[in-house]
Amino acid sequence: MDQDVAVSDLSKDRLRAWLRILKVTRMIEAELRERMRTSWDMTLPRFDVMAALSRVSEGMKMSDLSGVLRVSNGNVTGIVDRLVTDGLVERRAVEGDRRANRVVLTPEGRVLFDEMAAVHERWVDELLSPIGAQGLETLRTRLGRIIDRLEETNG
Amino acid sequence: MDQDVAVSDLSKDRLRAWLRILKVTRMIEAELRERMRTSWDMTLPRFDVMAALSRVSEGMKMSDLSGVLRVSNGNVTGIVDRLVTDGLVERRAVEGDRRANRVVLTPEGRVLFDEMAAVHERWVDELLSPIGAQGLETLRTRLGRIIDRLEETNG
DNA sequence: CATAAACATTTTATGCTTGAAACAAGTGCC
DNA sequence: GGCACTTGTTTCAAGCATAAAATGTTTATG
Repeated sequence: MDQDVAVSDLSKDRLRAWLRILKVTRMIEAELRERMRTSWDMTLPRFDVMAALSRVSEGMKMSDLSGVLRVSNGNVTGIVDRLVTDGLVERRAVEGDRRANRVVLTPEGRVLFDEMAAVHERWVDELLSPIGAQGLETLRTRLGRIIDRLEETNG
Repeated sequence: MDQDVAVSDLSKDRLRAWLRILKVTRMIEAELRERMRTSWDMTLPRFDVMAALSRVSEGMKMSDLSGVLRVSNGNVTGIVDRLVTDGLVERRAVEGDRRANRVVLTPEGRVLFDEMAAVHERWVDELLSPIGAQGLETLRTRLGRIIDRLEETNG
């Protein structure tokens, strides 16, 4: 009976922990979205795409982008379309495969991204400032274990 | 100079921690959304509204809902509209204030929610199972500090 | 009382997101 | 070489999300 109660409590604790993770994520995302919007008329999804592209000079295929960002293919199409309209990104043909294209940052996109990324890092530093070096370490390993489990289960 | 490097590293560590929080949240949400969809043709936003309503038998005003769930007023309007269409929720007049309505679970909504909530709790327990009692505790306090900070800053 | 301010909600425009279907182009294999 | 299969991307319909404006209603205040 003690055993049952303990198990049940743990399950409730996990639910509470999940709700808290969700709350933190939503609050920080809301704050970052608002700052991005007022500072550069930028959205988080567009910033995320630019961040992914910024790490590879040769650019990425649409399918790579949706894989890295974990969003659907069709979603990436729309976001990239808008970035192209704004001149921050361009689609280049892939030699030898007429289905695919490589998406790359334009020079303007690179300049804007570098500026945004620096400020974005300071914002995150500020918003997570209640957590020190030790807290970050334990957070990282705990969350890492959940991610590992999810990735091995789902692929 | 040592000082500068240390500060800079901490900032990068916070950024990495934030990206990891984001990744965990997205992965778990994707998993829960998929299971909700296939099991009951239910969405997470609708489930969230029902969960909020389930905690108060007298129901909640639309503005209370958007406050608790931290989403915009207009958003709640649409979600509640769909729940009403499905017969899971209903709008009732508030005596003495013709502006407001109280949104309440219907009996059907209550039955369905109780069923979903029990399974949902087991799913979360499973998905967070890599974290034990002690991990939950430290996670709770660390994230709690961030939330407190954000709430005192923004209101 | 009139009327300005605050409140509760909906509407509108725009963008993000998904899942499924469509389409086109490459790959393997008999 | 033809035919199934896989891969890369887009399109579509539906729903979620925001910010801002609009609509009604209540409250405060001079």
